Amino acid sequence: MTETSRKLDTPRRGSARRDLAPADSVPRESPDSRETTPRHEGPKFRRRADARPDEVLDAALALFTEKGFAAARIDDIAQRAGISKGAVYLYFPSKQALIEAIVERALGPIAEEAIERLATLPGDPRLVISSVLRVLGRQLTSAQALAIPRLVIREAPSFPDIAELYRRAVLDRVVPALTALIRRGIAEGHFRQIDAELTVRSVVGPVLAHMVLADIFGILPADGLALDRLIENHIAILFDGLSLKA
Amino acid sequence: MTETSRKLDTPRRGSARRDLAPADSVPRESPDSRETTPRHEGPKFRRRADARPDEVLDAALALFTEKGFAAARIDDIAQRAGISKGAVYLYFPSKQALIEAIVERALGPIAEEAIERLATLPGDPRLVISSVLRVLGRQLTSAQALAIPRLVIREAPSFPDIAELYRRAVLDRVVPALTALIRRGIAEGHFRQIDAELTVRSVVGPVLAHMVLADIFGILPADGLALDRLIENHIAILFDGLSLKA
DNA sequence: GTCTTATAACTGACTGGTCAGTTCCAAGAC
DNA sequence: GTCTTGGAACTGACCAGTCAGTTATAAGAC
Repeated sequence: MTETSRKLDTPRRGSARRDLAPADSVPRESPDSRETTPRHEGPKFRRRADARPDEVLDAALALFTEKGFAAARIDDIAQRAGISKGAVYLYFPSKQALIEAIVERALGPIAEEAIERLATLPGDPRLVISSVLRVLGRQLTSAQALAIPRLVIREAPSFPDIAELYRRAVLDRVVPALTALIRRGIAEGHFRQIDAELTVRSVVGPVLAHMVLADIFGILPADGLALDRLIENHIAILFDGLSLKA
Repeated sequence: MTETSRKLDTPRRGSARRDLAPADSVPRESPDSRETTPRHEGPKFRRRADARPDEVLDAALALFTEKGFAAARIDDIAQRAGISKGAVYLYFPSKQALIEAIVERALGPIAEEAIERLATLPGDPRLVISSVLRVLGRQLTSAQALAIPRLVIREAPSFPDIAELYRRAVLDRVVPALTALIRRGIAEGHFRQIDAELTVRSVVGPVLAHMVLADIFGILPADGLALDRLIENHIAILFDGLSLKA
C-alpha cells in the first residue's frame, strides 16, 4: 500500500553541468544503418553524466504530464532524453524516484520566489497581493512551471507522500502567509471584515480556474492565454467588486 | 490514436430495476468458509443484470478516482461491484468504455441542473449568480458529484475525446451562459465595466480552489469543508470587493 | 405441484502482450 | 592497459481481454 514511502536515494551526482560535449548538433548516429560500413561518425557516447539527470528529469516530466505516471514508459522517457532505458537506472533507482526527484528539483526555486515577497513586505496589503499575483502570472507563462503543480495534483491520490511534500514546501507556506497578509489588511483598516482564511481562495482561485479552462479544456480568450489581462481584471474585482455603485 | 472514438454499445438493458433479489440483507456467501462443511447458504450469484451496469460504473468511478485510470485494475473494479472480472465484460466491451459510460451517465443530471437557472432568469444578475453559486455548493457536497469533474480533469490529457465530451456538455454551456449574464449586468448598469469573459473565472475560481485545497491536499478550515461559508464569503467579495471604503 | 429444457448470468483459468527493472558485454575515455 | 559509460537483450510480474464451462432462473410439459 504505502510503498510510496520508500525514500529516494537519488544519485544526482552534482548538478553543475560541465558541458563536455557540444550539446546541440549531436550526430546521434543515423537511425537507418544504411550502407554496409559500420561507420560511426561522431562520438557514440557523450560522456557528460553530470547533465544527464536533469535531462532525464525533463523528459520524465514531459511524459508524466502527457500520459500520467502509470501510463508513461521508461523506454519513452529514455528515448526522449537521448539515452537507453538501462542508462536511466544509472541515475535513478526506480520509476517512482523520477517523480520524487522532479518535484524536489522544482521545490527550491518555487519556495523562495513568492513567499518572502508577501510575508515580509510592509505597506498596503493590496499592493503586496497585486504584486504577488503579477509574479504568479509571470511564472505560469512557462509551461515548465505549470507542469509541476499539474503533475502533483494529478498524481496526488496515488502518491500521498509527494502531495504532502509539495503541500509542506509550497502550500503550507503560501497559504498561511497570504492569510496573515489579509488579516493584517483587516486589522489596519484596508479590508472589510471578512474571513481571511477563506478569502485566500478568492485571491488565487481565479488564476487556477483560468489555467484549468485553458490548459485542460482549451477554453481561452480570443487573443490567447491573456494571463496579464486576466490578473488585472481579477485584481480589480478582488478589491473593488463587480458592483457599480458600491 | 483516436480509437477513443469507438462508440460504446453498452448493453444497459433497461435501467428500470426489477429487484428480483431482496437487494439488501443479501447473504452473499460468508467470505470465510468456516467449518469443514461446504455449505453454501444463499445464492452464489445474484442474477440481477438490470442493476449491474450501474454498480460496475460506481465501482469503476471509485477506483479511477482513487488510483487513476491506468493503475486501476478491472479485477478490483469487479470485486468491488461484487462480481467477477468476466462479468464486467458482459456489460462493457473494454476498460475505456467504462470511463466513457461514467462520464455520459453523469452528464444528463449535471446539464439541466444549473444552466437554465442562470441563462433564463431575468432580474438583478447578482441574485442569479448568487443562486447559481449556492446551487453549485450544494451539489459539490456529494463526493459522487465531485468525482466526475475530478476524473475528467485528471484523465483529460490521455482521453481528449472524453475531455471534449465534458466540455461540450457542461463547459460550453455554462461558461457562455455566465458570460452573457455578466454582460447583461454591465449593460443594465449593475456591474462596472469589466471583461465579462475573464470575469467568469473570478466567479467560479474560488470554489474550484477551495475544492482542490481540501480534496487534494487536505487543507481546509478548522470546522470542516465549510462550503457554505466559503461561498457566502466569496459572494461578498465578488460583488463588493475586499476594500473597506470603496 | 415436480420434472425437463432452454437460456441468461456468471465464473475463473488462460493467453498474449506490455513494461519495470536487471545483466552483461562492448565501446569509449584517459 | 584500466575504468567508466551505455545499450540491448532478458526476466519476471502484471494485467486487459477471452472463452469454455458452471449455476441460477424461467418457462413449458405433465
